[in-house]
Amino acid sequence: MELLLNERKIKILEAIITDYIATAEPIGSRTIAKKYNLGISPATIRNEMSDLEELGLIEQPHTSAGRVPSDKGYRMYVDNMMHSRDLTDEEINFIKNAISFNVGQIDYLMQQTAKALSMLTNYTTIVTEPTGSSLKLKHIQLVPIDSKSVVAVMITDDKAVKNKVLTAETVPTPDILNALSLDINAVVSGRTTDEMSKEKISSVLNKYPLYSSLITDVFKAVISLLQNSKDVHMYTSGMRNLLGFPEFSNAEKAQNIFKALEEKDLLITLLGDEKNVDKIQILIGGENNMQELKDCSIVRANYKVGSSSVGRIGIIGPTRMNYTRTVSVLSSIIGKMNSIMANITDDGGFDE
Amino acid sequence: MELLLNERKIKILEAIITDYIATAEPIGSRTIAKKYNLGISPATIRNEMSDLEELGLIEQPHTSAGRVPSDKGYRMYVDNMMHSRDLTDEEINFIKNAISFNVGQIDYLMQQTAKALSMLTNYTTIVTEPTGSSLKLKHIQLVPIDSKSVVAVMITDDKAVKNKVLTAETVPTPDILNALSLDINAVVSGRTTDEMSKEKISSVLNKYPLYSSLITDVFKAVISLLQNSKDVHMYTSGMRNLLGFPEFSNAEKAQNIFKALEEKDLLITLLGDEKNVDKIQILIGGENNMQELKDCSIVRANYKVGSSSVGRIGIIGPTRMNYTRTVSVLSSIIGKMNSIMANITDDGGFDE
DNA sequence: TGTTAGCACTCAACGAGTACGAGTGCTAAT
DNA sequence: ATTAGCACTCGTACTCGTTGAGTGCTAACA
Repeated sequence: MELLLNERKIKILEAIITDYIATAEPIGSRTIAKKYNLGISPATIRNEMSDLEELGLIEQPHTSAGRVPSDKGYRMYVDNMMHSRDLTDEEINFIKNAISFNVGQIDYLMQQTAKALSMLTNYTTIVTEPTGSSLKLKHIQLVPIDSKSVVAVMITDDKAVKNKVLTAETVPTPDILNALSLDINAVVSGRTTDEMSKEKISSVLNKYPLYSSLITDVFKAVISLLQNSKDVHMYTSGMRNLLGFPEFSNAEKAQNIFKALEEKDLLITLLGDEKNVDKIQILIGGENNMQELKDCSIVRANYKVGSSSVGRIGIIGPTRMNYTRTVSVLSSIIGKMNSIMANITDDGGFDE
Repeated sequence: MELLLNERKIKILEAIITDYIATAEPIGSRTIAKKYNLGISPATIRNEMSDLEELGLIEQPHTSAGRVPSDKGYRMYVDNMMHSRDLTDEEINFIKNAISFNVGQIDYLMQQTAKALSMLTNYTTIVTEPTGSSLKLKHIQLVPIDSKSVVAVMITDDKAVKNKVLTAETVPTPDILNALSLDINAVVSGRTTDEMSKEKISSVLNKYPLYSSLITDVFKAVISLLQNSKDVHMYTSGMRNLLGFPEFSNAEKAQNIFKALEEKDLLITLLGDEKNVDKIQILIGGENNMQELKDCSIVRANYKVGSSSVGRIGIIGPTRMNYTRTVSVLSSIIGKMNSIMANITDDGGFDE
């Protein structure tokens, strides 16, 4: 693809994209000649622009308007022309302060990450908890609530703490509940769902015939926690930022986007499910196949927890988003998260 | 106040408010005469409207436009002229289906309540967890996470389950942790913070001199959970609905409101702190003293949990909101919640 | 005395007409 | 190959008259 573009075309395309990202206004040949001194006249630029348009890299909203980058143009820019930029010390400190304290509370950490990202980029951000079929349970404890219900407190090996309230016809006494917790722990802790032995599960069920329905529910809760990415928690921040962009200032358009962003399933799809942790992915405009979000781009990446489970981070902005900066910020924050998560899982603790 | 208005003025004011709620357009004397057959001519209506304007109950956006209700006008309407309306069976069923299942998970219940309310009213809704200084702890259990941290699982007497991760220099063994949990339970469970004896707290601390810092943290967590309404969880829904109203279709205005609604402290203030459970309160326009929300009204109420702790529900819409319907829906949902909550706390369970 | 018809007046909204200017593509000169 | 020049396009902004919904006032009426 790049072979088709000579040095000059590249410079012109870059100028158009840079300018459009900054101003959201179509840009014409004269303006390019004035603002970016490429040493050529508007007429020459016009000829080149005509070629760029033929290649589908830029578009004209209407005759006698300037040119605007197309999705394909952004794609070219992102793939071949974007140069990364380091964050300032100030920004790095901002990130550190925002997400480095109180990391014991993993939900809080994620909320803070989402917030920091949206503040730094001025776009909308989504952060999900880690999931993955190789996620392991570290510890489970049943705690009585009342005569009809108990809560299963589950701690995964990335040290997220989860509750699931279970109802039972009769709830075991606290002592039995403790013993039961220990027996269940012996079966599930330190294992992925695949590694949990069916026989051991049955033997626990047989040991407590009175409470088999409760115990079944407990195992179900464990499996659903470890496997079911549908009810993964998500933390979003900075929705309102989108309202600040002229492309979404039309209330109806904005409403449609907001509606889409309220649908959890859609967001999960949007964040993707590739396990390749290290790469930042960019979806430009229509590349996400959601009609409502066709004027949005998504910059997304995974962060790593433990050996293999991953959480996802996504940044949603207008197609005309500042990719360079967004990628820099995201990559910096991913680095920070990975190191925090590595520290969290370092410690052996009490698992059997 | 009502004495100042004769029957006819009341009818006219009512017509203006009803119409404006429906159309968001200023309404003139001719239109009133045509649409609401009050048996009088536009000229007469004009005279009456002139009086209503003098009383500050309606306003003219500009000469030669129709009239629009003022905040004072809405206040008059809400206080004296609103007649309640029963929900349809369909709506009642909708509420029942939305919030009656899976009530074991109290956070889910609240999320569903917020969602149901925003769907029924088409406004933005906020629901907070119950708080109150007389909230009691039902049960607490410490669960090990790793060699440096434990999680305190706390169950309040409204059966909300809360986690707080605590770090410690050395974490007790599981056995000691269990014993410790029992001792702490003996001090805190079934009591408000005021009722917890300082001597008993000290005696627990003395019994486990090795873990005094951890235990201190546990008590701190308990007190903060029961008392600190600042970090109460809130569930909002239907933010985007506001974008549908012409008064907020201006993106900048909408952004300001969204910004305000992202501030938790402000929302807490907005929901108020009166303990009077039974009454639905209405704040019209500028009556909430927040500049950003001067074009919004808030309909709010408390729901009751157990004997005295309360949660709050608020509905935020344009000043031109449908008060009648909003009040009906809210009062119906409050009724439903109160009965659910009453059932939840009915059961004695395992507290000591 | 309260009600209403009539009338002059106001003013936002709308549409037609016009000027402007940013932008284009094409052609011919360099 | 580059560029100056030029005719052309078309959205934007502006003016200006028209329209119509609305008002307040006055005088007539029941």
